[in-house]
Amino acid sequence: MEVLVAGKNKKEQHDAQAGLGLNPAYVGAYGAAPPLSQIPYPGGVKSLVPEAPAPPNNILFMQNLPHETTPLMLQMLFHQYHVFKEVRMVETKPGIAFVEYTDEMQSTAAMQALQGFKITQQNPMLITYAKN
DNA sequence: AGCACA
Repeated sequence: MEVLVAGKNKKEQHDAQAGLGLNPAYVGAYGAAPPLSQIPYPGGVKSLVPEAPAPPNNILFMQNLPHETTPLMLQMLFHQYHVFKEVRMVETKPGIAFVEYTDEMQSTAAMQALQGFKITQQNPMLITYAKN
């Protein structure tokens, strides 16, 4: 019985070492092994694209606004690029607001036009698509 | 950082 158990354990240990043994290719190439967390595992089965925080939408979500920003200011700002349907501010969370356009083509154009616009020197506004 | 209206 001891023999069988010992043999099995030994086999598993050997397999584990063989798996780690694939990495020395990195060591040879870079001179140091990168953390395992940074190595994309072979196959790359996960198809997650990091560049796509929110799906394109006709509604824009803006943050990093100065707390003194009024809907009228946003209205005038965005109106010069496209006619929008509505602007809404979130009072419970100061510094964020929504601007709703008629379609996502216009919202995209306005977003890029006003991306990083400084309402004040300290507050370049950050615009993304709204979640919903 | 934080996502509200209808």
